[in-house]
Amino acid sequence: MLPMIERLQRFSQLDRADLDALKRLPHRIRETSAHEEIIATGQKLDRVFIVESGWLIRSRLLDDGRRQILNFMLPGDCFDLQCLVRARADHTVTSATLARLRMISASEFLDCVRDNANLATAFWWAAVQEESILREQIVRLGRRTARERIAHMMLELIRRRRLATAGTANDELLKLPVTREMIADALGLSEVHVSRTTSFLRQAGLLDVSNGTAKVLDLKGLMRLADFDETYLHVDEKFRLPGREHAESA
Amino acid sequence: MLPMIERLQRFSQLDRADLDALKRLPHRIRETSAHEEIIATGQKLDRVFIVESGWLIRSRLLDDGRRQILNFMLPGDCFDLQCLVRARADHTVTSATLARLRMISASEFLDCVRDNANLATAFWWAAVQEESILREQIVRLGRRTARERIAHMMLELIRRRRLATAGTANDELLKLPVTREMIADALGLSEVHVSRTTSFLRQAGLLDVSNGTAKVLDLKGLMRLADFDETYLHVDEKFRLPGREHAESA
DNA sequence: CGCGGGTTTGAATGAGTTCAATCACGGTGG
DNA sequence: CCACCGTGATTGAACTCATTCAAACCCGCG
Repeated sequence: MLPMIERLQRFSQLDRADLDALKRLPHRIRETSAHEEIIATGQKLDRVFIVESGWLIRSRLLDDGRRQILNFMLPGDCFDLQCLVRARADHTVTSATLARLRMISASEFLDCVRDNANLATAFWWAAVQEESILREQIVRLGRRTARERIAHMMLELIRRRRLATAGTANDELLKLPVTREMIADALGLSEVHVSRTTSFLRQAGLLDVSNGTAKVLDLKGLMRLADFDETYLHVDEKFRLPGREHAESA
Repeated sequence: MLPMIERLQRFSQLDRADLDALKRLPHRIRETSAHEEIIATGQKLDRVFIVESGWLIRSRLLDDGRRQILNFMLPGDCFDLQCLVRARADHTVTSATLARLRMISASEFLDCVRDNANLATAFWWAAVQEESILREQIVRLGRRTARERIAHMMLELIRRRRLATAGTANDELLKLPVTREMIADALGLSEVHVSRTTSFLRQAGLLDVSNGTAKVLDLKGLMRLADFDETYLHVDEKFRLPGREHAESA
């Protein structure tokens, strides 16, 4: 629960009562081992998940075995707000590591945010950010080279982690509990080429991805290579619901 | 307005009163010519847009001129519900053609859906579908070949149009008011390769993209090539808000 | 008739894939 | 303590899909 609260608080004004309401929400905890299926394609969604620890991956499988990882879900992330209209899952969610998940029933979650505008705003923000991350993933895949993709994704992951850890984490070093194959499936590359590209980045003195970690060697250089611009993460924005007054301009 | 209503009604139970509430919402109409910028990067979002006619594109521009089109917005689509938390745009929206847009202020829109669960559900559904389309775009870019990408996107566009036209449109023929360059920027390809690939598809007797239209020559073959599975469009689902009863299974 | 936007074609190049072999590392069992 | 195994990472060589650059083409329009 803590990483989620950390994250939400950074963007919305949540007071003691809001946090209590959130913590008191009836829920169940699920502890998974690595590589467990959490949500299967076609399944009807009826609960919200909050990642308390561990990494999850959201992916789509093509019939001939090709796989595309849509995004990684880190501690503090929540999904799927789609359950609020009882949609069916069109993709799979799997644990990448041991993970601890908090599950809240859709109806109880809905009742809660209906009564609490601050929480509603906070979760809406989380959804806005998640969608934004998907869009950036599109840009990465469509218009960036392998080097840029890897550099860009690592910077995103580091930045996202910071949001959920109150800035206590070391921004130079990211625990990266995923195989080359997962990186490849996330970035639309082959395992082999991920290997070649990471070793290029290491030799270039920019980034060292090895032993389950990513170590930033040259932040400026890496950001330049990746053309990294974090505005899509909406980190500097304070969200609020619109007031009654009208918009300022056409 | 009509395409939007057509689309919403297909997925949610909207009665006369709901439709009236929607139609009566204060709004302004904007008529654009082709290639106008509707929303600029960094702009604060304070209104919901509904496409009444014409096509729009949502895109991100990299600093060296590369462009990625995130998706196409067709008549009946609505965006950006992100305005409900006053987020800033992290991308650009441009008209691809003459277009007619209905704009509703965020606060009035919010008041309306707060009071009307049916409309709230309907728009939530639209958001779920839009996000799903983004995810499919990720799969296309990450794990499909050029041929598959083009075939897949055309099938999606045809299917989406059907949702907004009460099935009166001809599913074999799609008006495609976009240049090769836009197709290329949407699919992460070069203009040249789009040209080569469409001419391959034409010679293969599958799909004829020319003169601003896409004509399906062999639907089955095209769907096989594209590995097209429309469940991600959620067309067969009836959405509703969750009741108070609990979920059926763990 | 010539101009311009968009499209197509050709040839050379390049980024990334594929397949297969090798390596590194951490068990596990003898 | 070491041989054996399995998983994941790396390397090399051949290949392929897509890009780049440049030229030609098409067609509607002034």
